[in-house]
Amino acid sequence: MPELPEVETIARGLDKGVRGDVIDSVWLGSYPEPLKSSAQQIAGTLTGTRIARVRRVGKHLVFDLEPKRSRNGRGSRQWIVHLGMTGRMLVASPDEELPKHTHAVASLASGRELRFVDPRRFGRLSVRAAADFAGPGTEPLTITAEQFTELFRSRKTSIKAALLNQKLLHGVGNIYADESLFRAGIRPRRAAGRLTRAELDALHAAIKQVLNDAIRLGGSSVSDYVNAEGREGFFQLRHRVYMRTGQPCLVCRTRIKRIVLGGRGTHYCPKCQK
DNA sequence: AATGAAACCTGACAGC
DNA sequence: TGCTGTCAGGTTTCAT
Repeated sequence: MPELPEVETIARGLDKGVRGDVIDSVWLGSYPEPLKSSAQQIAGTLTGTRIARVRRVGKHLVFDLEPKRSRNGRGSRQWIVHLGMTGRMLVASPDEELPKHTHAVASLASGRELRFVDPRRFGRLSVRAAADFAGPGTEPLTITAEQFTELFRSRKTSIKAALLNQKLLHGVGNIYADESLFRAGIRPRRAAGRLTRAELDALHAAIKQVLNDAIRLGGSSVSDYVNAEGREGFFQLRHRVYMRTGQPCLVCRTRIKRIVLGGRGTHYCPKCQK
């Protein structure tokens, strides 16, 4: 479900809501599918630790955990969460009904709960020892125009597929790839390596602008994204092409087209995007 | 090495 | 009402 702006919004909400809180106990659902580390590893690492900070790296939530005093001189640990397509990480009161497809619950010393809910089970949880989680690629919000250009040099694949490749940029998904390409005036099918420097500069700027605008509006709620407090975002109201197939382009009135690229539904304006 | 298709899951919705 | 088919914010794996 969530791309960079949604994960950023969730991370900010979680940081505000649970920073400094202590995880008293952890419950994990009976099936191991949504876990990347073993249930034992996760429960063992989380139980009794204080949450120092929650932040976003790419599309991952990173919980920085304070070292446990009982453990002899081991460094800090991290809890890494990927929400997949439909994952939610919610701060809730134990009185609230446990939603269907809840796979993990961390009970906090403050009396609240951290709940991981994920109907499609594409989400992944893991714990790790080091405090240097970097994610697979480069952050789109801080990359320079030069670095950005370098990423796509001599790539034969489409620019759309390249934007979705997390080993290059991490954090851009299907919505923001389509929206950025529209704003930059570039057709999704264009070969990444054949874009001009001017086009790449425009795309670089468009991505930053779209992501920042989306963060400001709390992300895009297309079907079921909500933030850590369970509230929807508003950027879906600003979508210009994504899921607007057949509707008039907001700039030129041409009908928005939908194709499949890299296995993903791809939306663009045939007139505005060259 | 890199590209694309299929697989992994459940749910919502359209059409019959 | 209920069946079938399609689609969905993502990533990994497997075949070319």
